Amino acid sequence: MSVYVEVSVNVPRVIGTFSYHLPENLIDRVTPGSMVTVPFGNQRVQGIVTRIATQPNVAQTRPVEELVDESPVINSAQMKLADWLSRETLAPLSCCLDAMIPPGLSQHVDILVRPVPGQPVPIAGTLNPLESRLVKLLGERGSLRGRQIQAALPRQNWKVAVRSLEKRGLVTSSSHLPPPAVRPKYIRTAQLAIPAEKISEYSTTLGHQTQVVERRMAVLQFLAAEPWPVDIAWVYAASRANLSDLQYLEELGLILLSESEVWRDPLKDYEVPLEKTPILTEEQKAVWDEIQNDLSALSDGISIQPILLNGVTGSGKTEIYLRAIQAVIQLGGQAIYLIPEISLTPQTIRRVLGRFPGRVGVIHSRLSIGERYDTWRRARAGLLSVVIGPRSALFTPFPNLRLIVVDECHEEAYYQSEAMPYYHAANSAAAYGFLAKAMVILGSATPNVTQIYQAEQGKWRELKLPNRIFTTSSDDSQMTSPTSDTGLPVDSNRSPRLLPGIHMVDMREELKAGNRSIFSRLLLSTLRATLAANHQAILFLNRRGSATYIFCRNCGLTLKCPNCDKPLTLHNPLGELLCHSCGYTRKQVHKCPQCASDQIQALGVGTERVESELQSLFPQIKTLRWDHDTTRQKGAHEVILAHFSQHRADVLIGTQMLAKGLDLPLVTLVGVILADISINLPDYRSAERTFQILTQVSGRAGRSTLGGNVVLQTYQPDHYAIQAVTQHDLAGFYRMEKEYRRQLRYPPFSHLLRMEYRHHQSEQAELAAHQMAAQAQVWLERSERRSTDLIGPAPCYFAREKGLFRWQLILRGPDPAQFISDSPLPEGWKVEMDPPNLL
DNA sequence: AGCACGCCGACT
DNA sequence: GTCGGCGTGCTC
Repeated sequence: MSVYVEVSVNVPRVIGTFSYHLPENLIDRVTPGSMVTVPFGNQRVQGIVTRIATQPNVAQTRPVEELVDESPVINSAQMKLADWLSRETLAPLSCCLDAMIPPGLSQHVDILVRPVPGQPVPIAGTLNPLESRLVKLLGERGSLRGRQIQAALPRQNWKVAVRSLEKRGLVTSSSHLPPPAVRPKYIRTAQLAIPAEKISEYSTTLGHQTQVVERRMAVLQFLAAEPWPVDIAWVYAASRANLSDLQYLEELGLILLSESEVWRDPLKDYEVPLEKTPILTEEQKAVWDEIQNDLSALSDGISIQPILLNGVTGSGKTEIYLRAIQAVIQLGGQAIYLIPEISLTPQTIRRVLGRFPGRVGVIHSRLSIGERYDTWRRARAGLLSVVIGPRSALFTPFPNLRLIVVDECHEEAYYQSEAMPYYHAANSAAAYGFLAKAMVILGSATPNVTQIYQAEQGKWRELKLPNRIFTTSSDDSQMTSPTSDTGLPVDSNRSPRLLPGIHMVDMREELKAGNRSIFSRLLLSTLRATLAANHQAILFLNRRGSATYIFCRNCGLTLKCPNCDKPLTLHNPLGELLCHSCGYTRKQVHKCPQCASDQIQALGVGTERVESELQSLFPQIKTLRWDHDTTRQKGAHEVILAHFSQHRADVLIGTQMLAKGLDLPLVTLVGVILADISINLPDYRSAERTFQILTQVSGRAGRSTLGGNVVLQTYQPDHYAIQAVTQHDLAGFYRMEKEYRRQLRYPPFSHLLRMEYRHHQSEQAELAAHQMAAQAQVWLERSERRSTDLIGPAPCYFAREKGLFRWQLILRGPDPAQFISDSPLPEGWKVEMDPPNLL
């Protein structure tokens, strides 16, 4: 009797599973989650076994060819998650499974093109230019895979050329499945095979030359001192012997050579002092009690709700996470700790590592595929207890996952918008917790409106930490900082447990008063006082859409990038213009290309402008810029941060990154240069994003006994988001924002299905968008559901990206996915459910 | 993703 | 009459 399996093949756009039968030798080795290779059409492809079946779906089945990994690469909880993701994001199951497999292990089919040797050079003119280039390329480099040809001949229809050349007998092509690009790493080891005291008996029989004998004897002596398998590199170093010496000794039966697997561990060079568990505040204790109750309910098999830990900056959320992790480790479980990639600094890693030494794995974008693969395998084997990493760490294959922490759960970085599946890691974590019977803690000082709504609806449970923890240098185990011991006097006017006071400045009034500077009088005087007290300041610039652009005062022309249509920004005073989207640069212009006026100049505010104005006002101070330009190199974040936290600069000027969880005790002033820039972006979440980023950046001020102030400059002082920030009024903001969403039927009161089309010709993109809109119109009318409406088609706000024109349309309603969920995704379209922005 | 099948326009 | 464009559908 045959055993059948259902296989999800790793081919994008192929949906559904396929039946195969297992050959005799695989029957006991293949289980659900196994990675196999199978024949598919006339190619070999990778696939994941979704289930074992006694009956196939079709009359004729082909055999599974090979088992790629003896252990399943997807466990049963992950299988459920993949299934959920597939339904939720409308992505094929194979894409969702592929997202869970470490890069390098999963492979897609490719074409292999080989030149046929000995063919006469084709007569000139018989080949088209592309075919000639292809023949030349293959002549120079030999056989090539499709991706290599793609790289050499970008944006060319090389597949057609291959086929035509194949017909003429100049090349042959075949389907090719590359083997996994990652493998376990082995080292050779040596071990003494005789009792140590017998070594001397061989002192004369190890060779003819004294030198050789000495060398070989040194090996034996070294191994006698290390009576376990030793990396042969160590043996070489200790004895100056070589491999043939070792092989000779092995032949004599004196030593044992073998291979042993080593883990590539990116954390092995970290030196981490063990951290003690700090004492909880009353508030933390109350939260912790609740979490403990939930954990014990969970152990009793009772399912629990995701926890939304709503705590202001500095309220000690991290300690709660760490305790929860500790608790699940004690129960024999494992935890996933998600953190936005930008916050994944050595300090963060150390803090976790210090509490769970030897049990922590880390994932980040700079790991080699080998390190990632090994971290993944150690997790799968249960050799790790915690994995900390960005959104993809959600897919860590722990055998007994009990906890998922999502730090800064409001962050947009949790949404994957680059590749299918387009998923939100925070929402997915909440669902995964239910599927895997694990606790989920989502923490933030500024949860998203949709997240608070989940709690309000009773689907999530909200726990609050409304107050900051106050720490001094002698009690700083929760808010560690290298410079907290400053000896500076405590500002007795401020209660340190309070959030910083936020002072709003109406910039229109400044203009009326004749102040044309980018700094208000209040910001200047506060800055002066801060610097005089030898404290530090942060100046925050909401970069998005605000950088210095080049504007002609005569005709109104704005210089734009020829590729992306976004305003070019003034990069440095020497006059280079830069597109922040694609990197295009050109020289500064002094004459308007449209009207030839010389009234064309930089307008707006960039970090460089803030820095130079600051320098001219306070020539004696040291400033540091922290933005995309200064942090491009690896490790730049850490360098700048270390520099600033050691007080080697007085003012830090920066953009979005400043809002992340920095802890800089000497900072007593945060200046927001222009608070309202991002409010006016054409997106339904722009007020929310503005509120969040301003709250986060304000939280950087006064994290120590020194207290702190925030000066917030704005042209829209009456806007509810600005008002809420100044009053630390999350609840008030939430009420207003929720009402706005309800009235305009935006999430959480509806779902948005966004469809985007890109094309290098603007007319093509527009046409496709209109055709799709007409199709959508038909769906909507046919459904007789007036509750769903069509928004668009329209060009996206960022209308051009990498030379492609972008158009979109949005279906808004209670279940907009119903219109396309039974049919395959429209080709060439990017389809997203509830993306975090519509720009 | 590849490849077959299939239905319309421009060539021998 | 054939060659070849790419539109639709299938691969266990």
